[in-house]
Amino acid sequence: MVEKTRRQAIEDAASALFHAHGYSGTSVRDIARAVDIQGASLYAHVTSKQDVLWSIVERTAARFEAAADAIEAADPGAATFGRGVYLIALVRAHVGVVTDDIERASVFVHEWRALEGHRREEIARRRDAYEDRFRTVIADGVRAGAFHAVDPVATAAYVLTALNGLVSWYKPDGRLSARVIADTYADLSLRAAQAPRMPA
Amino acid sequence: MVEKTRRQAIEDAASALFHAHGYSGTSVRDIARAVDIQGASLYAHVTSKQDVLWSIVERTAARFEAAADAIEAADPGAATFGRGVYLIALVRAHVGVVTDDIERASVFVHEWRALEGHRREEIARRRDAYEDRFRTVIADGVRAGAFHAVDPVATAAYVLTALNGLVSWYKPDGRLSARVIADTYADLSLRAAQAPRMPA
DNA sequence: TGGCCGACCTAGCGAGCGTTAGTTAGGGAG
DNA sequence: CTCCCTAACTAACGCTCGCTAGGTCGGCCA
Repeated sequence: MVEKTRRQAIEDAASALFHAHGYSGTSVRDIARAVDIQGASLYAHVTSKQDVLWSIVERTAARFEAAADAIEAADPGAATFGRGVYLIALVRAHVGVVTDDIERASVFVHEWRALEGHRREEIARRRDAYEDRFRTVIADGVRAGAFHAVDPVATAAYVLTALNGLVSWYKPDGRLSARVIADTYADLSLRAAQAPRMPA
Repeated sequence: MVEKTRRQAIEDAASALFHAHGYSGTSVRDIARAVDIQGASLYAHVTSKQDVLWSIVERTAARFEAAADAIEAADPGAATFGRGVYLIALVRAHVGVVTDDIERASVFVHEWRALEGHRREEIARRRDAYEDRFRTVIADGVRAGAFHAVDPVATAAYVLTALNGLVSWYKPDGRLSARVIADTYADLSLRAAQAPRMPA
């Protein structure tokens, strides 16, 4: 299956363009040019520009959710047992999804606001639920004494925005591999949350 | 001086709109409507839409730079002496500029890419120089043994993107005050960078 | 009092926007 | 061979874009 459907090629091109210029900075003719057809011909494959954005954002949201779900599936005890382990797994999962396809991840992170109506609300809700996984593991860790007693909401926001910040600097062929970044980011996130081993 | 020049009102309105909808998602007529004049009348106060963006971005860049400069000015020893202290000061300065005017900070963080030509290049250069302050203090701390020996470039990116992430969730009248956030973020950043006091 | 000037207006330019309509070329199935 | 489907095309619609031109009006200064 080296074949790629036209629809897939269009979403690939749109992801790259939305990543580079934003949703409203990209015209349907720009997307069409990237796949070498006329602007109007796009509509044989796609029902609207909004629809292309929705496809990209929704599928990427699902990938983030699936990656996080897989952690609990792999080790049902981790969520309630070792908070450090669970937080590390969440961070690695998130970094993995981002580095696996930055363009789509970038569109998910920055362009979901361009969605209209109930679709925007749905993504807002799902983003909040996803962020809540971070808030919960941190709050649990604080309660158990494993994590430093800072505000779990602020801590989760700090960590998650740091991870999302990857979309603005990660380059697949850069000096730092996805693997190294995952290691480093997991380390930094855990250290930020963790209680000191010895009181100062 | 309760008076506000029309030009200032226009930049305020543009900042709010660029923050909410992005540069290319905002029309000059949108900006004009926000200050209750006709779209064309804007051009009595402004030479172009690009120019408004430039004013906002440039002035905000200068505020970030000035806040960081003020640290060294206040305590010339800090930069080379206590790395932890200096990193904390950098973080607090950055958070202060962001919380002081999120709308402009948000435009600076996200919309500078919409600048064209040499202005875009200038901001790219100045952003890199600013980020280098973080890289340097972290690298110095690692060399001195005060900080954990993770990659200083990745660590600086992690911390700085976390701080910039504030623009996507901070609300001036929210539960967490600017003061509390500055405390928390300084704490998290230092902890992320610092060497453990006792080997595990 | 007269002239100027800044702030605003209406009108409109040329370009580009997202999208629709109608058409055509080519290939597979009956 | 014919029929029809798919994937393109060209043309164009109505609208908005950033921006310019030219005019009106009121307040300040000589």
